[in-house]
Amino acid sequence: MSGQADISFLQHDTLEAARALLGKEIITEIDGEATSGFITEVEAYLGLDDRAAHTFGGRRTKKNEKMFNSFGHIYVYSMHGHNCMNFLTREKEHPEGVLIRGIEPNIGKEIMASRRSRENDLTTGPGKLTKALGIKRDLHNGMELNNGILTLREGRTPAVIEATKRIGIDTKEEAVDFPYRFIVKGNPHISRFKGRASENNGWKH
DNA sequence: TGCGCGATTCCCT
DNA sequence: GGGAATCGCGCAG
Repeated sequence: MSGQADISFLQHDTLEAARALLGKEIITEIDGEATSGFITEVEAYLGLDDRAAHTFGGRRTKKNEKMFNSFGHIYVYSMHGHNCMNFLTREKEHPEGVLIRGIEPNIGKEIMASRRSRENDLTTGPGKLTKALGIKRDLHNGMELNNGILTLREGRTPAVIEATKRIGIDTKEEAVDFPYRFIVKGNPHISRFKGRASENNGWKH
């Protein structure tokens, strides 16, 4: 096992941070059970000027309160009964972050399958992967990365990164077309995957 | 206090 | 590809 990743890259540009997160390994240790996966799909949300972001225009409520924190913290919100997880970037006055939308399971697949009550499609969506990893809003919203519960490690390197429109924000006017979703091209562990997996699932080596 | 919705998921056709 | 399930929370009243 290698050590924790240096997460200072989250302090700077959010779009760059989103790309840099692809391939990193997220590890949770919850109830004494370790689970992990390599990040395959993310979306950047650029705060005050991004109509699709929960913090657009400086909007601040009980729901998004934990977005107003510095880089390296996590923001977990719930919708439709599912939990979704963001890694915060930059400093408090820029409430921006990266939504984790897909991971490729690595450690503890049987635990993830048990939490998900299914054998396949364990982590191919933002609500699925939090459930597989054991992340819950009431327990983990506002936590810091690398504090013992949620750890980020250097993982794998994408061969090709593809940028697309974000998913599920069709009512957000001009923001609909912003290319702020990034995926490991050819990796099947992403939401709405179509076609055939690439050689080595799109990773180098 | 209540109504309506969403950065979703699942199952069906 | 479409529709139902589902629930915390924002906002109107």
